[in-house]
Amino acid sequence: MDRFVSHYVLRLDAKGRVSVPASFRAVLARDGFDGLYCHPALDRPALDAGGNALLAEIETLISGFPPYSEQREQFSLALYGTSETLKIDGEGRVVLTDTHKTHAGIKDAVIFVGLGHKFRIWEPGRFRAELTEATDKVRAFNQELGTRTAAAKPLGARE
Amino acid sequence: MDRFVSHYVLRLDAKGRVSVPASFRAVLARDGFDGLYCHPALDRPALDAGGNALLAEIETLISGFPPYSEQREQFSLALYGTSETLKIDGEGRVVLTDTHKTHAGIKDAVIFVGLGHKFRIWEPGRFRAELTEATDKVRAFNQELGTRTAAAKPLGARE
DNA sequence: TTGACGCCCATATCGTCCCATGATAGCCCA
DNA sequence: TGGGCTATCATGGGACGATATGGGCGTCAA
Repeated sequence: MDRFVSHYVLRLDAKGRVSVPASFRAVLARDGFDGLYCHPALDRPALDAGGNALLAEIETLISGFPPYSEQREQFSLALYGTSETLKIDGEGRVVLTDTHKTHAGIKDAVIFVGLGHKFRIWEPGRFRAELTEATDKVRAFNQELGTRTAAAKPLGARE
Repeated sequence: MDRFVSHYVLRLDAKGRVSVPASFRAVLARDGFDGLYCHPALDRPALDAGGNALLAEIETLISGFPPYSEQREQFSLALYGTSETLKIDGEGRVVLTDTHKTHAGIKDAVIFVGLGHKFRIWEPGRFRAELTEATDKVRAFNQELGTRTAAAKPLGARE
């Protein structure tokens, strides 16, 4: 398996450490990234994390702007400047920074959610709220889609 | 890791010395640059710093202008003329020049912000303002992008 | 001579590594 | 098929080392 899938609830210990799910660690190892690249999600109280695949995505986005352009500066700042490369200890744990924990509202537990090439880290309560909202939207979208194009391919089909 | 990522708050001591974050020093060492190349950012109250990768970027920028052109002269002056190569002492510290500190409004603390191939040095208060602004703009840009392309991709599709 | 700078050493805190324990799930064997 | 065993994983805590930071001293130059 070379993608982050499924979700896991893990707890922080007294030192603020939290285990990265073993299956996610396996994906990172295959990806060849030593550590865990992590930055606040742009428009939600969560953290995006991953390895080289995530880093490459960010780099592609940024390199699409010319050097010294205003947009490049701002994307670099917002993405690189707020990101961290966390070390994974011998037991597969990381320590989130205070800034990141504050951004996501994380206290003593987190939920890791696989998103394919990267994964997201949430405070469990906030994730449930987000999931409810997303499910509603998908349902509404699906119904709308079904009404308009009944014969089209179903949701969840990938190109 | 061969990029400058994350950000660190460091304090200047009574002698005006400030530690370069260990992870940044590691990148500089890998880059093969002895010391720290540093110049005022073109249009911000901050300092750009780095090693050979930064020098190469500057060289590329300047060589893009015709020899003896007005723009080339001006960029050479603004970038080369105001830059310093700072020595890094045995403990990994540098001393910023007064000119540079004035430009960035630095007094007794700085923030080192990784931007990939280089990093930026800010007075902490100014950095927070800049980061807020950049994050807002990137978020707006992202939403605009999402709105425009929403019809092209089904929900759940991955980029 | 005096101030700036480079070099050396001291120290406290934080991070990292190492070892131990408990729980769980999968496997093997009867 | 059921029960026990073992490997994997999450979790806890202590020890050591790296890092950030502070200060002293000699040297060089104005």
